[in-house]
Amino acid sequence: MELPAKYSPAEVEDKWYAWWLKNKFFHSEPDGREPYTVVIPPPNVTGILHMGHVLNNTLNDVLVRKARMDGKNACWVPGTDHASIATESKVVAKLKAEGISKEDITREEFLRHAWEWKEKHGGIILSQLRKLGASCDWDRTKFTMDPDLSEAVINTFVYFYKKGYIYRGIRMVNWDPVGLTAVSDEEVIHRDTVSKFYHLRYFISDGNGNPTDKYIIIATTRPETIMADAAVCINPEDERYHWLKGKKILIPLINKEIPIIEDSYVEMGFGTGCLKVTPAHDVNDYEIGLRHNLPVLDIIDDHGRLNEKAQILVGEDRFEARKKIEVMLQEAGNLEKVEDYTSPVGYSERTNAVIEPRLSMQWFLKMEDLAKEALESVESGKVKLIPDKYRNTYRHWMENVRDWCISRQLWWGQRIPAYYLPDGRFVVEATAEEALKAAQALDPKITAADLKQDEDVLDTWFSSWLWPISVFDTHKAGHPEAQPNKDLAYYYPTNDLVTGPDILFFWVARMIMAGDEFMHDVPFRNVYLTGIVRDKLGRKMSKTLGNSPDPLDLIAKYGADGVRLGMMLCTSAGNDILFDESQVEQGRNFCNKVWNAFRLMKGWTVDEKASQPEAAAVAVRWFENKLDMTLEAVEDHYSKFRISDAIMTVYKLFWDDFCAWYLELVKPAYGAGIDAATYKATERFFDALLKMIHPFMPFITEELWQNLAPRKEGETIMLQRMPLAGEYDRSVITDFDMACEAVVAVRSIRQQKGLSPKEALTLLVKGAFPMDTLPVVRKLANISSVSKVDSFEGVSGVSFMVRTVEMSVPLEGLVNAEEELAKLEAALDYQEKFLASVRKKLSNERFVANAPEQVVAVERKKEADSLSKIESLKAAIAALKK
RNA sequence: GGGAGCAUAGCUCAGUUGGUUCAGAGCGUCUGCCUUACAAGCAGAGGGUCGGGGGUUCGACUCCCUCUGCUCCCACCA
Repeated sequence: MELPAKYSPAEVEDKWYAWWLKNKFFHSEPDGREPYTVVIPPPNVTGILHMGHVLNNTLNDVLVRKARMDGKNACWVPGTDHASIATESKVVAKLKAEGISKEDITREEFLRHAWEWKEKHGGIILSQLRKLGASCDWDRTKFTMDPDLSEAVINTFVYFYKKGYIYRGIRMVNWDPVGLTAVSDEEVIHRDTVSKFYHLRYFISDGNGNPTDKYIIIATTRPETIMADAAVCINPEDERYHWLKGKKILIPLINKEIPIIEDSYVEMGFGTGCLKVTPAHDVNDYEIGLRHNLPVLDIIDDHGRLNEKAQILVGEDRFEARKKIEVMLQEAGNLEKVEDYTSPVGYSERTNAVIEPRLSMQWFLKMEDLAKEALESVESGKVKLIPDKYRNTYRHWMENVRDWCISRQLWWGQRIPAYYLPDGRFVVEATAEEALKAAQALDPKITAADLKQDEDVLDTWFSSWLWPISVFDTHKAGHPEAQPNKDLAYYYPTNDLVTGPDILFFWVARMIMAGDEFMHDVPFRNVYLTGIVRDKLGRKMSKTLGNSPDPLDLIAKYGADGVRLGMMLCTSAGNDILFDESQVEQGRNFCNKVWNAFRLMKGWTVDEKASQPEAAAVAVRWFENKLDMTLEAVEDHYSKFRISDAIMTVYKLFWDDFCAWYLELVKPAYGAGIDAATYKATERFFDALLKMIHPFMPFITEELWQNLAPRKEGETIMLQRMPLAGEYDRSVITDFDMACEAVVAVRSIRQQKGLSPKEALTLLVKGAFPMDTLPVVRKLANISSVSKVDSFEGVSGVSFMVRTVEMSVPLEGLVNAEEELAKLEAALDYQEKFLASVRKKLSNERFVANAPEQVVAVERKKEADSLSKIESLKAAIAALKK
């Protein structure tokens, strides 16, 4: 195989991905092995891959590939989410661009357009995931609106309805006037918003609907809703307003008479202490209205415009109306003053429209019992959140959860299976046929034509909460008593879920609820919550800022392996990651390093007659131990989901230990062959290293592994077992480290003295140096001879210490005695101070009495080492002074 | 308003029940090298009073209090 000096990922990556697919390596079927299951957080069906997906799916893929190499039956189920609001608004926009208005076409026509759109754009994001190397079982690809998954959603609705958990009613909901639908509490984002605080004069009525000259001042942020006022409310404790009792107040501009009511809800210290009560357009006011039996007058329509009930400004948008009514109030003498005011305003998560609290008929799911169980699942540790800090947030939400508004006034989604009889009664059944039967039980004369199905669809999350169940078994959701099918029985519960904390409640919590309800078990064991990918300035990546790189461009430029590694190097659970292209560059550079190490090794020719050089023997023995030690550390990182630590540990093992030390030590002289024993060992190490790197960089490792040795047809690194950590001898590693320190010291001396690496030097050793590692020093520091000495007296050289061993490089004529002396004296000074601090500790009786033995022993060792160093330094100084 | 979290090297972050010569890593920086795997590289070096203050302890980056600055989540004060 021809190997260029630079690795080019493009063809390699496409080649191996296609080959993996062809061989169905990602495909999983239940068998006797332990399963390892992951379901993808389904991206929006019309979505495009962004950096957040890269982070999430790379993490997922690392976990899946690792599990697969641990011998588990790994199954990663991919799929997409129909994302009702997001998709519907995209389709509406597309139709609008074509001159078609949603209002002018039928539901069926609209859905035809929507499906067309889905077919056209639906596969994009999944194909992008393939470029990233995601090892999903594509044969299992699901879509939340697949017919059978939709059926599961409907069955679930029917199940909860019959259980009494689903009810229909007129409630104050969060209305999105742009999306034209209700949204759940979780889909409302509150943001502090600068607005105005209008102080309005409401005049007292003379009893006949005419204003007197007395008035009170009411502060409001929404003057455009005054026409819907049903009362003015004061706190019963508020003495300032006792004179108002029994009086009537006139609404400005329309002179409508409304009563004064008292309710302790009103804060006396806030605003003017008078509250206008507008039950139709404010959640709190609605509650007050209920308590006081106030009429509800809804003056705002679906689009957020004033309707005819407002009497004035009819047809105006609510914000336009606000501006205009300010002028009208001013002219009418009702405007006392206007102040700037900052208050939290609710925005729609999807459309960013200001949410209009609005009364409407909606379907709700009771959450109390579901939340209780779901809380327990996390509190008991059956589901672990990583990082753990999210437990608090989770608990708080679960303890304060409100009923879930599950109906949406949209067409794209699962239509609510409620069927209305002409008299207004309704039945809930999974199919029209069953509904007809049920309806006929109520009224035998009913025909199919009489029944009208509810127009609304279900919240998207009402389908995605079934995901870990319904991707395997579409019957079980909605039928807790049913036997799970073979797949569900085998794969459920899934193992790990990787997702963002922003959907902890939308999705994660609700999946736990559905799992409890239908499986009597949690849907996953561990939830790894990623952070948000930001740019290097800490800003959220967004289209408008243009700070979000296209992952596919990055892959084209650096290779998928490079992109993956760049992401993994800087991710830690729960922390946002500040993404910078230089990290991907680092990933690419690592690929190149691996590539070149391979080139080096492949360039060697084995000399069967050659015996193993000492340095190589030391290196092999050391690396064997180092490898085992590192495997143990990496395994520990994986077990704690410290993915970036795991890859960094492997990265350093490869780059620093394997390349910088090991390969340099075993590298044969130019033109010479390598002995067979060393070559075999090197191959073995390379094999292990490739396997360790594979979960992070699947492509290049497959490419090199295939070329490392002859492979049988269909053999892949993907399915090799990850090497297991064996026993290792720590002293081998520390001895080698000392040799390395000596090498670094000599190299440093060369640098300081301007000596070429080619110029051989000699080395004097005084003290207990692990002599069997000396070949390392000789080879890598270019030392021609090493002598053990008892003293450096009479030697003109540069000395240094490795731990407690003193060493010197004789350098006749190059040594500045004064400099040397100063260096030694500084070292002595430091050492003496260090000794003093150690002795201070040791002479402290309370320390000796209270500290654990081990800690005291360490201090004694420090003392002894320090004494020995001081002795050496003093001797060296004395020798130098002679 | 309630809750959670963060502050350690120029940057991004580790530091796992308070105690290994513990103040670390990666990147960046500086110096010297095109050394026959790799300049996407090699070798070497510098860099932090662990946000400020106080306390507990024989001992604090680690525990407690407080101040400052930032972030996030939740929330119906018009």
